[in-house]
Amino acid sequence: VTLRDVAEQAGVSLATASRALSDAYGVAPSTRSRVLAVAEQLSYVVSPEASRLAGGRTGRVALVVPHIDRWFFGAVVSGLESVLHPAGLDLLLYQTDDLEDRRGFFDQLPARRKADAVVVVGFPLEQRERERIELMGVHVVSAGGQAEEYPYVCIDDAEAGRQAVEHLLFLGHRRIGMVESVDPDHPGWPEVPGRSAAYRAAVAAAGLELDPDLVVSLPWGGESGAEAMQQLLSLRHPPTAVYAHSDEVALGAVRTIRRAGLRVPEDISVIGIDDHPLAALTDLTTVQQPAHEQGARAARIVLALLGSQQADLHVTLPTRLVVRRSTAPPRSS
Amino acid sequence: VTLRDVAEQAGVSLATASRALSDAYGVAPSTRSRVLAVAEQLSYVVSPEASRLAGGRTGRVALVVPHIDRWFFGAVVSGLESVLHPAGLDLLLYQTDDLEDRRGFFDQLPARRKADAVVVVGFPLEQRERERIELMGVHVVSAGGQAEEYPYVCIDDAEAGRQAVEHLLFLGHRRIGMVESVDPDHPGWPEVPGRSAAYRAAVAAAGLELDPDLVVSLPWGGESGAEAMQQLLSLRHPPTAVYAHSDEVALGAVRTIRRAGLRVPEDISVIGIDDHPLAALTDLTTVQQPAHEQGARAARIVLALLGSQQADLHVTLPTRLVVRRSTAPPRSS
DNA sequence: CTGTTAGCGCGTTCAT
DNA sequence: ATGAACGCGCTAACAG
Repeated sequence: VTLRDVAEQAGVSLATASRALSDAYGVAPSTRSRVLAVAEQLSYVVSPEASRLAGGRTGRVALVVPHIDRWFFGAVVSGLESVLHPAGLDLLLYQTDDLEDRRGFFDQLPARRKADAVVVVGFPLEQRERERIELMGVHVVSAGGQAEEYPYVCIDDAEAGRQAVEHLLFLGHRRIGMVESVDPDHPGWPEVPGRSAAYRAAVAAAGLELDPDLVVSLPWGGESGAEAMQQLLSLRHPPTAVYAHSDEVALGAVRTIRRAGLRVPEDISVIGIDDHPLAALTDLTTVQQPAHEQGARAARIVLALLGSQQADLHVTLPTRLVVRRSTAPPRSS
Repeated sequence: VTLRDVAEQAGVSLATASRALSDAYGVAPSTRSRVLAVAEQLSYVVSPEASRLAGGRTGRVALVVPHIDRWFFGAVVSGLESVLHPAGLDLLLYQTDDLEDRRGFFDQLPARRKADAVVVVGFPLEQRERERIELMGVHVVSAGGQAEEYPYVCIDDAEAGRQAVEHLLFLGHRRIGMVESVDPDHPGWPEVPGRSAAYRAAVAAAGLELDPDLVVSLPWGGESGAEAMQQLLSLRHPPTAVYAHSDEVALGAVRTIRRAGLRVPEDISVIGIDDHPLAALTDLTTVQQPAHEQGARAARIVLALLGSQQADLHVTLPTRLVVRRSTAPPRSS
């Protein structure tokens, strides 16, 4: 049952039927309702393929995500889906685990001609990648990561880091360690410098000296957190508190501390960033960031762009300290 | 950049270019490789709309996922992506949080033929949904959940449950509690009966009596686990060990135990199912299930179906007990 | 307001 | 083995 059937049944031309159904401007109310009735009765639905072939838009938006199985990315994608789907748009998912996948994506541009916009989730684009993606000639939006050149929705990583470290300072800690997450596959990942700089700034502002031994840099991940904590613990003067760039890293640190026979927070305090769902379950103090909402807001930007409407193209969402039971004042030893 | 461009650049006709790209029968190897080279160089990709309209495939497979932001689903999707993408297929992502979303999906998608196959991740299809989908003749595959009527990849939930409970039994526990996860939006979720039945069977097989007070049923989630543990703790004879249907629920239970001033595993043992990445970080004993691989295997079934090749249509992957530090023999009080 | 006419990009018969 | 031509179902100019 095609548009033609509807047109014939309603005794009008294809064009008129089309206009009536897409409620375009310029159709007599009487004809329109007639067409609609027939369409309804024949339970007609437009063929999206044909419609898009003729009309131009695909009705899809491509998502480029590093690791769909990590909480943060999953939550952002969920947020995107929750507003894009109701808006009638379909999501195309592309995962770029490592540098190779990523290169593949930007070289091949598999999403080419398949989407009206692409949302990059959680990582910044390199110069070369920007040039490539520009080739697609579609809107680009960044969700969960700054991107300067494109509309974005993110948090202020420096502020988040500040909230974390100042909480530790406020509790009275003077020797604060940091587990810094670096990612070989994503050099220049923007949150890292922000979160690290915040540490240095806060410590300096408190009039403390920066001890380089207190900073351990390792790839992102829980096991890295555990390993980093090992190093910190073996120092002559171990820290009394540790600031990790994310909750999963923080939980790795907690495991090491406990295995060493020490207690959290009595012996050592630990704080992370994210407010991962499991942070609440493990009583981890952290700085909450709205992952789902970053996705939802980014989706709204996409909608605005596609509808050529107004919208804030640069959104920074607030973060918030969530105090639980992994932080406490240092032992007044 | 269309097929026409490729054809011209390669000095062949549209028809030949088309045939070469879809590796149809009857193209000189030399011409074919030439066309392929040009296509590669121009990073050409077919327009799915035009292709489908002209009678071909859509080149897409739809994923229906309840909660993309939960570890298990994210991991399965990741597995799917890792084999579908290299095969040149695009993924359409649909999240169906509640029953309503789900209904909407099954009414819409089949009618619009946006995909050549649909993979249902982690839940069983209702009769009505099956009829809808059947109607439109798309392949259906179930990943991470049994589905009898369709090809599937899953684990044996009863076996996983057995491994968990028997571990507790083996350690010497005689009063074992169970936190059973039910989902109002997904009645008949198959893993629940399997995991629950395993508990009853194992306990009975050990010659112990089933105390209904030891079983608490609540919706899935960490907070539920915490609440359930509360109830268990308030019993006159609290259990010495607890079996949860998933790691997140188990971690909720652990929190409650610790907040009550008790220790894990000295006072109470806790075991979950999944081997969530954070289980390793929290030293939680669990039964590991291969989430990523379930997705990958399901994807391979999809490929076989689309290429009308042979393949195992019913795959059950093994689970494995992972002993960590949340379980120990009961106190010989 | 409505009907006619072109394509949109590609798969698929036919011929050659 | 390859090329020419037609049509998939619809939208977007144009006329009228």
